[in-house]
Amino acid sequence: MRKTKDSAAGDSLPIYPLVTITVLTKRADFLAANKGLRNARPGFVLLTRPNRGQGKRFGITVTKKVGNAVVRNRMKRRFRELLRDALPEEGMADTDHVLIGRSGGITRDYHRMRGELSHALKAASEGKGDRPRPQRKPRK
RNA sequence: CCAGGGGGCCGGGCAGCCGCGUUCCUUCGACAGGCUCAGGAUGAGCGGGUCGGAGGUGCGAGGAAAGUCCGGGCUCCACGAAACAAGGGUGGCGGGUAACGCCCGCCGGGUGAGGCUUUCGGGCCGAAGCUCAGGGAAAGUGCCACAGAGAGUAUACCGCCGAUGGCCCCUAAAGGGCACAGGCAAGGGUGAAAGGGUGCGGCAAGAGCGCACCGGGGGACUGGUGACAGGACCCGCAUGGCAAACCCCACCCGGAGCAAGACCAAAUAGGGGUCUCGCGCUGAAAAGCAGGAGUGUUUCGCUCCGAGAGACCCGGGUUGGUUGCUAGAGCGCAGGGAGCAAUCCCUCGCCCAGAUGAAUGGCUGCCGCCGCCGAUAGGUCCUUUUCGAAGGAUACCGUGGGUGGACACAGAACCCGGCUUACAGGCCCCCUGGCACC
RNA sequence: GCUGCUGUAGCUCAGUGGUAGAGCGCACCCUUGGUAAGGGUGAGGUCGAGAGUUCAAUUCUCUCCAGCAGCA
Repeated sequence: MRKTKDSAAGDSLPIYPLVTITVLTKRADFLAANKGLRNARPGFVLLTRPNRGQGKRFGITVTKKVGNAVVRNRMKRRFRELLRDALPEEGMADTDHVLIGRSGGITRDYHRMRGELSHALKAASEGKGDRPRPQRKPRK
């Protein structure tokens, strides 16, 4: 209830440009993004999926397989920095962008990954990319 | 200076651009209240609240934040008292502490450079340091496989002897033989372990059988708060190991954990609780008796239940938010005091993360650390010397330059005290031994 | 974050202070014209790692390392 009021207030302020990029926090959103387009690059995998008017959103996933907490946190920070730089210009409106960390994402040169992210976003906006993965078997 | 050992501390620094979380301040906007004034709707002013934007300001991961192995705070649950049992834990003594399985000091054992002694097999003493889950094995039970004759009431395979008794030979006597009865436990052998050790005497052979030394047991007494140490005197020696096997002794422990707990919103299903009426037998009633349940058990007690109806409240499944949430057994290479020390007391100063798909990052420059190269001020060495210096060598010291490389282990999640484990590199202190100099 | 549990042959599991086993699987042989089934023989183990207690540890104790499950 309060939230709707807040968003209405934000709409009534045309002074500030509304490029609000929100963060995915729900597990269900991440699972849904799994059904979108996949664009794999050496340091990361980009998932993109339209979200029916939820705005420009992003999320980051780094699994325990990649390393310990220090490595995972550093990778998430670098990804956030990449997305902060790329999404306002190159991101697609009303789309969830999910980056999945791979082992190269910690040592790969930042500028090189920035270029790769641009290419991946361009490919995704043109509808290119791998088919979604088949449903995972419920291991564990 | 070198080698070995122990302890403590730090764990990159500075700067630029762009970003993140949060405290406070200023300002802007939205929302819903409040108060005052005027009033017909309504308007004006004041002050704070929530949310959002902008600007400024302060702060912003660790020594292990890790493992979750101990001990507490805090919160909820349980709780009538005492005794007891069960389960778990700790284990030399004294001190420190909120407490501990932690820390300090001391005691005892082990190791130990080395020293003393020797019958050359060995025995004894023992610095610094390191190390020890270090109560009890004549309270009891149990176990000690295999091997071995024998493994805890010791035993006798090979072996030794056969003095005494027996048999045989030779006999005047002395003597000799057999290994039958029997004696022995020195030597061999088995084993992790064989029921004190060495030597001399002794003996048929042997044996603490006797003696000397060493070891061991008991121990008046002395010292010490105590663990314990010393020890007159007595005992030939009489009882191995395992308690991280059961157990005994002394001491300690209620359970769960911030996903504890509290509140708000949303959501909905027929489980639980409270109150009223009613309620086994005797009795008019009060009460008594019987049954069942609960409080770990017992005792003394206490409480509740019965049979349904009505009313009210909460739970179950489903998710979001707020709070708990950070000023505390706090920190200080500040000063003073007590103590060998751990630590404690007084004064002064300081504020040092509060995130929640989880805040410290991205890019860059300089410096710092290590190696290599050239041989440039200065040092050092050699040669020449007109004693001003010149030339050469060197990379050990220092300065400057170029180039390459390394920068670890690791991320708070309620908070503290420890332990354990991981860790590139660097700094400081102490102890022991050796070498040099005074 | 908190709390439990489990690590033994390729797989699933026993086991106990003294030589480590079973089933399936694997290899070879027999049987068959050939295969399956059946029978026989055999290989394969740092008992998760490291310390400690003990004469002796897979077992007992401690510390690490993996993996799994539960808790709003």
